[in-house]
Amino acid sequence: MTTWTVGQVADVFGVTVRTLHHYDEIGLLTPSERSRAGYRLYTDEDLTRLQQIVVYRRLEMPLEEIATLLDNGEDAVAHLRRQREAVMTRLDELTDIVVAIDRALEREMSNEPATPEDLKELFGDGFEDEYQQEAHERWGHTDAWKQSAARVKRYTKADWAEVKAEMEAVGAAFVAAKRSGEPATSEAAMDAAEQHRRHINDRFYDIDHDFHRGLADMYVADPRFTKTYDDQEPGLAAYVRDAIHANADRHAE
Amino acid sequence: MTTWTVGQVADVFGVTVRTLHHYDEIGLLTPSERSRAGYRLYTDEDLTRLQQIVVYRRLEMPLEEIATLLDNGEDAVAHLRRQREAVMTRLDELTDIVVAIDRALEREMSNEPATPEDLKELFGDGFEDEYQQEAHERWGHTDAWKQSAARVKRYTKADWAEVKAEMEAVGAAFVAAKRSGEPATSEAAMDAAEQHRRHINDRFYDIDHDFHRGLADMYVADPRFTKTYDDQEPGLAAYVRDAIHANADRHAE
DNA sequence: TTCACGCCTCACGTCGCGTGAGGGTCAAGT
DNA sequence: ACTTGACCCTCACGCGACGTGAGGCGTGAA
Repeated sequence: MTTWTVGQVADVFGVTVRTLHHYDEIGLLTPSERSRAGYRLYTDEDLTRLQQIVVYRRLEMPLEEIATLLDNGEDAVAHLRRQREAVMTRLDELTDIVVAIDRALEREMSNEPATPEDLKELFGDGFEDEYQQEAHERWGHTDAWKQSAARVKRYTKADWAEVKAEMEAVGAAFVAAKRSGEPATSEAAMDAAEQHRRHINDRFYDIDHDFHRGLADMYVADPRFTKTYDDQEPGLAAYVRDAIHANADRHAE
Repeated sequence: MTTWTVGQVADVFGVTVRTLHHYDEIGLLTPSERSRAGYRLYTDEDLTRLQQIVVYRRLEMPLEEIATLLDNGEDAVAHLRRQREAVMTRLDELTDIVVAIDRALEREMSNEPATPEDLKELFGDGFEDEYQQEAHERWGHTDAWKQSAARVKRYTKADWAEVKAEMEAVGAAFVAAKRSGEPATSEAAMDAAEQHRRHINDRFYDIDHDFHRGLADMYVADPRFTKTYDDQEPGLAAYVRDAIHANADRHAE
């Protein structure tokens, strides 16, 4: 018995019969013989080829590529190199994913607050740098600061992601209003301002419209604040300030 | 403007519009609103959900599983654990694959010799340390050394791996013979000795039975050699020496 | 002869979208 | 007011590597 049937081959190589049928269909591995009854009969040579195929398949190589590789084995080295590259990239991705899962697990299991590293990852560097300290010195004694600090330190990474999304949404709202030519006193701009106020109110500290005015004025006074806004859209900081004042006016009535 | 259209969402989250359509089709992420014209409008909440989806997708989690996970978020931990398991298994597979590729590559272009780092990796540290230098001073002038050096410097990493395997096989043969109570003059022990001689002959330098005797005596004379053998099995070094002599006697007849 | 099991050939289903086709919508410019 | 061009919509088929029956023939042992 020097040939094998599909079932035998499948068992030995850990593939399914259907897979062998498929390889036959697409011409990747056509058994050298058939019995009178039409049974596929695989020879030693066929098995050697299948062996190769199985190995390459484990590399997630598409069947078509395997075919070309096996049929003109000349540039096997090039193929292998590319495959190695691909697998290594995939490996890196997977390790990243494991790290991500671990973080998710930790947070899931113990509502652990986000670490400074997490924040850096979300907001980029410079988030918790000198400015944070300066802000602490300037505002640390206020109730708003204390309230904000108390809330913020319980925020998980997921919470921060939401915060970030909200911040970006607000920013986008201002940009959209301004770009569409609406004045700072327009509905759209005032709505964005109100969104901004609510964001701070919900996420950081109680803020009424008057306090919001103060914040707005500070935004244009401090060049670092101005920059974050104006980098998105020139003149945005002033626009935001005006919108906030308009919004406060609207709510004062 | 507190909602977004497909294109905007797609840009921000790095997915395609078609993907969003698909998620809508299968009910994984149905936008909360539609414009009069039928445009999909995504709210903040929708985006938060999409955020989650994107993360889970990177873990290669099937969309259906993501859906159940997001919809009854209670056993997210279990899901995460299973995913972790899956990813780790895949990781192991991939590292195996990289090893396989490397071997294939080396065999494919079997000309590049192994680097010292390769050797360290195979044989551990101390392989190319002081002893190597001492050996060079003691034996460097001999023909055997020169022949060995000439051969060895062309060995590829794959070659070295084979060499190591052969060395371990020989060692195992000696250990097996000794443990089963066979004397050093037994067939089994002598066969192991002959295996040892052939290994050196094939891999390093021409070695006849007389030279082999000398080597055997050196093994027990030099405590560093003795150690490598006796660490495997007490008294092995002496046993090996006796077996080698017995084997040489056998071939002298 | 019967039985269980293995083999065959269609042929449709799956998953996560890609890729048009054919047509409406919307803000901007002429 | 009209046209452009960039969006958006809904079908609906395609892909890659098989899974999963359905319906039927082959084969070796009881």
